[in-house]
Amino acid sequence: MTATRPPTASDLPTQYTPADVEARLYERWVERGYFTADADSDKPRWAMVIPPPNVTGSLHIGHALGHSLMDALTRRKRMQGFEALWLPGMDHAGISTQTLVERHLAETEGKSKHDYTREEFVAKVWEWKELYGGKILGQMRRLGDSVDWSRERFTMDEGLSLAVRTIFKKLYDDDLIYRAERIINWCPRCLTALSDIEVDHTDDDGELISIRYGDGDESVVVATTRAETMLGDTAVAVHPDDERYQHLIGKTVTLPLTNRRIPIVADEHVDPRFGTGAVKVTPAHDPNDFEIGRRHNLPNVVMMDERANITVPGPFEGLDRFEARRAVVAALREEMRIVDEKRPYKHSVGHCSRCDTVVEPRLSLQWFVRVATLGKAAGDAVRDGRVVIEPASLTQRYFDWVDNMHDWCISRQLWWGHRIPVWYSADDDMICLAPGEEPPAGWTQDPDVLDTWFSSALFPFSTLGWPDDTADLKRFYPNDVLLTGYDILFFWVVRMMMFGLYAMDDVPFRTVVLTGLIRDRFGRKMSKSKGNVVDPLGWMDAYGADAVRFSMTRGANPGTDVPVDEEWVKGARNFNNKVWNAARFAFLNGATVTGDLPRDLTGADAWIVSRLNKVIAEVDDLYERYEFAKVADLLYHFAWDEVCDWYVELAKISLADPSAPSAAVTRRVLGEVFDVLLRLLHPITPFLTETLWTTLTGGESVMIAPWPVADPSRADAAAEASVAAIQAVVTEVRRFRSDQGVKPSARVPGRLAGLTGGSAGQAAIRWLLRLDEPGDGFVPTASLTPASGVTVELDLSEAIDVSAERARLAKDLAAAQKERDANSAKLGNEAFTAKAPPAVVDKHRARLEVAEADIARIEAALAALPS
RNA sequence: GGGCGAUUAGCUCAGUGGGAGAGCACUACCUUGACACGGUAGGGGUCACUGGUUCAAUCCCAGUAUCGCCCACCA
Repeated sequence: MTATRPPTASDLPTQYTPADVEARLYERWVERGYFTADADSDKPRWAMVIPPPNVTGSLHIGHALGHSLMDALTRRKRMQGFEALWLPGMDHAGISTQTLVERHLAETEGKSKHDYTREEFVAKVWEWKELYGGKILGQMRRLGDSVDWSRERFTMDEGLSLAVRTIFKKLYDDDLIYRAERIINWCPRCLTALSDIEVDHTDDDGELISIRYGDGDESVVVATTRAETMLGDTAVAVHPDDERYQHLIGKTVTLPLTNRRIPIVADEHVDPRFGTGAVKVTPAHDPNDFEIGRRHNLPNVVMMDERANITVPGPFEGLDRFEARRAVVAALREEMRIVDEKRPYKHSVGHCSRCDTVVEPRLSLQWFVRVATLGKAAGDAVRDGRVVIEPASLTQRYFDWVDNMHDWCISRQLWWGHRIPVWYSADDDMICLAPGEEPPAGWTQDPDVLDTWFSSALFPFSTLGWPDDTADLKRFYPNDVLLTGYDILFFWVVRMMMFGLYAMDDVPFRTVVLTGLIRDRFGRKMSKSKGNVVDPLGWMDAYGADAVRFSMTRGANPGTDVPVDEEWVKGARNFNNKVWNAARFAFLNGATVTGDLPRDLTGADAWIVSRLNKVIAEVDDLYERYEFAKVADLLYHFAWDEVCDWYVELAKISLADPSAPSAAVTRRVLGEVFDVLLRLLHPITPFLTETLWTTLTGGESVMIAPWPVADPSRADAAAEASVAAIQAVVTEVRRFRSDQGVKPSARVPGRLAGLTGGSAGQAAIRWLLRLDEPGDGFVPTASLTPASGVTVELDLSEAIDVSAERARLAKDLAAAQKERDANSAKLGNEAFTAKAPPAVVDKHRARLEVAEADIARIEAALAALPS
């Protein structure tokens, strides 16, 4: 930035062009260190971490929502005098990054990962990450995120990797991590295990095939949606009390298509009312069957490989699971074993949340986190109020989940990620090593890596230096707020709670603010297949970052989904431009921020200052409740409806003679209004407000200006009433002019009578209505009573449209009569006057009086109309 | 199967035990001295349905219908 010079009118064209200022302002903020939190300052601290975006990701509309809100919180806290830290970072995103790089290598080099050693491949991913990763960081700068770049972290960097290994070792030593053979969700395309929440269930069309096992009296019919798994059956189960099958329990039947005989076992799990009451048991490929198998010591027959191709020797060997399903059914049909076929048969099918492939339950040796005690602690922290979830309506969902968690499968059969710090001997002895410890010679490390969410679960403290006891950790842990979409409550928030409480013995954050998900303008989910996905970067290009931020904020009601549409961004752009031009007006008219704001304000000046201080208080209240949409809406209407539509117009009167003392007061009030308004808006629209505020005040930056504090002593009920009276008269006469087709610009001679509020009020009304003083030839052709006791006579120099005016007055009269009747009926009801609170009764009395006065006024006006 | 939430103007959504609101869209007029990304005025809703509580219900309660979301090992 070059030396400052006095700004001139040419600095403020009539349209705000975001592209001219955004990048420059952002770099200036960074250079001046405004975003950097000082761990040693005396200020109270406030801290929050970013939900780390995928290193390969780019900014989508969901980020735009979350980041807009997080930045608003951070900027406000900073202005309030907190040492505010918003810590940025990125996630290595195991599966998705590895998949991306594999595809990239296939396209550019025609190679698969198996053409490389593991070390070579991981090096390729790092290379790729350095070259193409982190695109989103630049996009965050465009949005204006005031994150502390000096503290940026990556889940695979040295420090965070150390944290991962440290906590793994600690959990392992505490017997909270274990290795076991369990049924897990397997993705045959990603070729890795998945945790339960990485599986999405949908009701798909399938088939339900009923198959007869055994023959004659000693036969039993079972039903299945996955017929091919019968090749892995090791039993049939029936309920122990089921009378139909008593004679079979303990016996064996021949498994069709094989020569195996399998037992019929009795197990409580079987529901005798479902289907035939007999269940085929495939312990190696179904979680329930696995449990049945354990209870009855059944063998596990694995009948598929990792790609879900059949491994059982025979005619089906090598077929994939879906081909095998058809082939098995055909073969069974051939042997007359099919009793029934229901097709289509809707049933719940699990899909890989990453690639949508149907997951295969599969017996597999994996690592797990034992969650019982960790989940209990995570639930208790919310139950006893140490952590508050906003909106509260989502806490029940949190409890339902943490109180019923299954152990978390954390091992992934990938190469990109934190390698499990466990080594095995040739005899399969196992040792978990702390960071820095060397494995015994000849031992080999577990090939698997950890679930991506394992490392992001540490984010609130690993990013601050844990396991070292750093100054940052002492200063900024626990965080104050964690803001994210409710869709990752279980993936991330719960796990941060578990690990934060476990590693730090304290909650990771005090408040969890959950936002809704982005929807399109019809409230539909966004998806590529629907073609309704929007690009926030394109919107930023077209309308500016502030417009995107404002429209996100304005839609963000707590916990509810946020519909977005380009039209609404355009509306936010229009609002920004409105603020721009209003501030431009203030600037061009010499608004000033120096010197004390006078205490003895009158008229419009007193009114707007009164309103301004109420708005400050309301904005604060709404921020404390994370009511982002209402903050935006309140500022929108205050700025537009009150400041622009009325105060600016009224200010023109006193500014008409710049040398008058009242003009000096108004210039000071204008300066005050825009100084405060721009500071209030800054957390939402930082670029616009920075440009205007520095121009208007000559200050260094609105970012470091103090957050406004409401001054209740500025409340002025009389001034508010007086302006309301002016508004009522002006609106009513404008209505008449509009109905009569009098052009807004036309000056009309008029005579006013019955007004209170002194000459200033009269002058305001004359100015706003463009009424000239009545001259010598004044002939009133229209007489209005816009308020009780107030008359406005106009000389339109021609006859008015009487029928139009009569129709109009008739309509107003009907409304007033309806109001009178409703209130008089109410007041005539003794039950009402006896039981309703006196204040309510008084209110209705007052309304009745107003209605009666209106009726009299309108009837008089009707009578006065020429016939 | 369990749980939660929603139903208010054409669309998207706020809202409250005592006068139905916003944005956009719509109509008319207006190149008015900050702004046409604007101004002024205006039209539009039996607040899903049925009962109940209450002096008073869009708001509280019960039921019905429709929609949405989350969870769940329905073979």
